[in-house]
Amino acid sequence: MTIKEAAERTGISVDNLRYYERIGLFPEIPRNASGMRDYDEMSLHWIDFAMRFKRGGMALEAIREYIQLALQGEATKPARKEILLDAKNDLEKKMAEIQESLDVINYKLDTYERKCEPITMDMVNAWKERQH
Amino acid sequence: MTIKEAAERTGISVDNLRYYERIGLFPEIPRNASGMRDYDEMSLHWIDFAMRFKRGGMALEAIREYIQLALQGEATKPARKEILLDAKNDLEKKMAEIQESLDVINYKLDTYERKCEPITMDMVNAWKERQH
DNA sequence: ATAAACCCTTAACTCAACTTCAGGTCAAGA
DNA sequence: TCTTGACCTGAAGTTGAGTTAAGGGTTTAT
Repeated sequence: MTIKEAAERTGISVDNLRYYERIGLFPEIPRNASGMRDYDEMSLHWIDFAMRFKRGGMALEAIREYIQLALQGEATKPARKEILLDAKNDLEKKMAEIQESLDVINYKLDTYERKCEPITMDMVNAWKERQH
Repeated sequence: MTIKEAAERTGISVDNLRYYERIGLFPEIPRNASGMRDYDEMSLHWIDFAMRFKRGGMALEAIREYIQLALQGEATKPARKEILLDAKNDLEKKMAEIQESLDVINYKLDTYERKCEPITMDMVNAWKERQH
């Protein structure tokens, strides 16, 4: 499969596929006789795997580290588990933060319906006043 | 309250407080006679408000826009509501993605317990082989 | 056999969000 | 009064994550 087809299947741009590979976000893709990338299902599997973490907001460096460890085999399992536990922690924290933001937004949208400001204009005016 | 105290209370660095103010993420902070920032409760309120959105992953530019609109009063309500609805949408999408990542992580952690690899070593070896 | 459409690499550029720096002002204690 | 430490501004530098450009091979349809 050409890089263009892989781009279509994954929804990642051709340039980004090359970029991610270069920084080690997934293993080097097989090449054909004339040096062009030839993606197979295994390639797509790795890409999907890495992208799942990326979409969760994990830093590319952490993903790279995990993948490189996975390629080194069994011995790196404890290290990988560590990375996953850290990631889980981050994601749970992020989840809670997003929920908090959503709560604020919903509260505000609700008060908009009621035609009264969550930060009331008199608060704003008081503040403007103070700035004289 | 000095900028240092404000930094301690908000958990934002002194430099970042100045930076955020400069880009309009919250209104200009009151100054004392000799031109130094003098934070009050209202200042902290705005900071907290902006940071809630930031933690949810909203772009600083969007937060800036919202705050500037809020300072312009009633007439900007529809525009602000629009921003909030967009933000809500983003956050809900992000929430779903994070949940997906968490599912994958939990699955992997679970298979680690069972001492079997989610991406099995024979898969990896097959791939390495192919790279000859 | 040549143009069009792909592919390759290396390196430079961009953008958001910080962070550091240089060069100065101000305030409180010894 | 002199020093030390916190504050100020404006500008330059850094980092992470791409994106674009330059210069060159390859494949395919005409």
